[in-house]
Amino acid sequence: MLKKLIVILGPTAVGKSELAIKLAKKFNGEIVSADSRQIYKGMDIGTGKIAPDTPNSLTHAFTHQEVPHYCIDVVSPVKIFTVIQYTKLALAAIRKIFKKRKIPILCGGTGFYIKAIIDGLTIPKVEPDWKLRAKLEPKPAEELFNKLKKLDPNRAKTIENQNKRRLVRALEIIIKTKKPIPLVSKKPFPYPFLILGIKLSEQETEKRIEKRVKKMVNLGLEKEVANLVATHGWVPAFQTIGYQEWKEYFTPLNSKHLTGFSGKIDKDKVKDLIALHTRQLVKRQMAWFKHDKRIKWIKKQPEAAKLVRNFLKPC
RNA sequence: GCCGCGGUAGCUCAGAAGUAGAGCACUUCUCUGAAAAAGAAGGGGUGGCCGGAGCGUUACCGGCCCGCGGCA
Repeated sequence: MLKKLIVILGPTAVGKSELAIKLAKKFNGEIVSADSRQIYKGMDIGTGKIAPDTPNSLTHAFTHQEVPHYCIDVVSPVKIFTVIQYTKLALAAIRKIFKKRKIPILCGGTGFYIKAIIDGLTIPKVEPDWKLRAKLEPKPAEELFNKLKKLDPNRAKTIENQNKRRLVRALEIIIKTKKPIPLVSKKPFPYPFLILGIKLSEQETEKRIEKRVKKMVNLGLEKEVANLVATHGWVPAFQTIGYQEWKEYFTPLNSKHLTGFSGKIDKDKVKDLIALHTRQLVKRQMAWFKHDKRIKWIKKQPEAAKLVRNFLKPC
């Protein structure tokens, strides 16, 4: 039995999911999502999530158009989800699909997650220590940077001295292990994989973004956000495009919850912001993918099918 | 028509008599337990137009044009 992995990546709003489903049906595959936002339960409209035929929280999988999907709807938005957790879930799903003698299709736009799977990043096993982070966070970046320079000079060289998020993580590792961060090492995915990237022209992307935003709002994004924030408050997971933009729109009841409309910005402004941020995201995603020479860029689905057929051919 | 306020970067606006800044946008880049996150670097302005005073002005004075508010 041949074990091969198909990867479909590309920026937001280019139609990755559709392609993945088509290929899954055609080549007997199952889909593993690689999307850092669709991980969260309840964040449906704003993340462009597909609708499940039948949810199944036990296996962390659901089916859509009868194709099983994994790594969607796995945690509550109050939780912070990390690459490591993702890697565990995704690899488990891939193993399971192999066992069923099917083809796993890794599909999403989160480059970091995809990289973690196919290049097998070996990330230092130091769990986030939120207490420690809360202690370090308020300090000025200079102080954190100088501290890191003393404790782990090599790591300090690789982090921009204003990037507190990374400085804090680096400090967390050195403080808890007392050892410098090991050099970058990888354990690549052990079976052959084909990476397909979907890329559209700028105008095409622009059109799709506008359509996407309009559709989301029509589907009731405002209500989704209002409900989520009413039950969870403005948790970090809502620092997501499609969600964060509503913060100004609503009047906060207290620091966490909202009650009504602020009148500061209107719905059109919110839509504009979502579209703008989506455009920026697309650029960032493309910047991430750009340098990976293994990606086979395609525009139309037939091209993909052809490439996949070739790839799956036993040699 | 009169009175007032304003016209400075793509947008919103600071500022000072000695040839200009900020935020956002834009371009490029980084990425090893928050990644739709968190950061870095960079480009860009005949300062509404015309004239005058002044060593010199986008900044002062006058006229004109345009926008906003008020009064008739």
